[in-house]
Amino acid sequence: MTGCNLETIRYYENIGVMPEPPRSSKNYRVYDDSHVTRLRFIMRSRELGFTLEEVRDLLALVDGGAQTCGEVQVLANTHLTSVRTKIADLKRIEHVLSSTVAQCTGDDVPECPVIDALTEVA
Amino acid sequence: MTGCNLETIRYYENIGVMPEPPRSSKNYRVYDDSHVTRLRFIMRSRELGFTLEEVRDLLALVDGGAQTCGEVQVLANTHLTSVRTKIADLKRIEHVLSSTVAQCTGDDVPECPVIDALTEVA
DNA sequence: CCTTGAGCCTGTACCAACTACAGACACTAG
DNA sequence: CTAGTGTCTGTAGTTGGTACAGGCTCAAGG
Repeated sequence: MTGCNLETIRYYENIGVMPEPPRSSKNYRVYDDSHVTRLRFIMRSRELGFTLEEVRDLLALVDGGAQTCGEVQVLANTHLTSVRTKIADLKRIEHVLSSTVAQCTGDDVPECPVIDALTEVA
Repeated sequence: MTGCNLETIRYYENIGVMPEPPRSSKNYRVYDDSHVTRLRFIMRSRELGFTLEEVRDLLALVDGGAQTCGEVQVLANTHLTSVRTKIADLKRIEHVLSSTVAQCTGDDVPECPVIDALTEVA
């Protein structure tokens, strides 16, 4: 249906981002469209890297029914900033790693620029 | 000395990437240069995003004293690939987020492109 | 000499965001 | 009727640490 692991949904119920659904006579969870919609919202948020705490904030706004574009924009911009920071961090790492690995001979010798870089006293 | 939290060093000892150092008469840990060197190696590896499991592998090679540039290069390249994958993932996220947020009016209105994107049925 | 504050010691619990069981019941196909 | 799969509950494990609690030790100041 949503491709979401059932145990993950249960987890979302536990932490309160998904409501507890009604149960069948045999105690099985019975979901309706509103659950599916909400779960998709959470999944899409997670795909975009929002933490569950941020998702909780977004949902609180939407649940209130009185969210404003301005409020949502603030949350999204905060998240966007953290994403950009992560990209910058990873790019630095990528640069160091790739330029170091490029100096490797790849041979059967103990001398290795990668080890040197990691051992570096500086 | 290394700027590393003492509790982190203890954690490294527990998981076996740092050796248990000798103790003083009062049971205090006594570190020497070899510990400092090893800790710096771990810290630099972590800064470059290697997991502790990967650090363990690197250290196993170095500890054997018989590491070859080729072996190290394989580990480094594997890690480099995962770094590049993460960058690509985050760039996609950054693109979606920034182009969506750019459509926000930021006003006191409930309509919001970010919410629309998260609710999207497609 | 005594106190006070800091440092270290051990062990355990906590964080995110799930995943992976164990043990019990339910349901479906052959 | 039985085998295999699904769900149910609750708990423990994952990664890379951080944050105590409760106890010792040590150095400085009065």
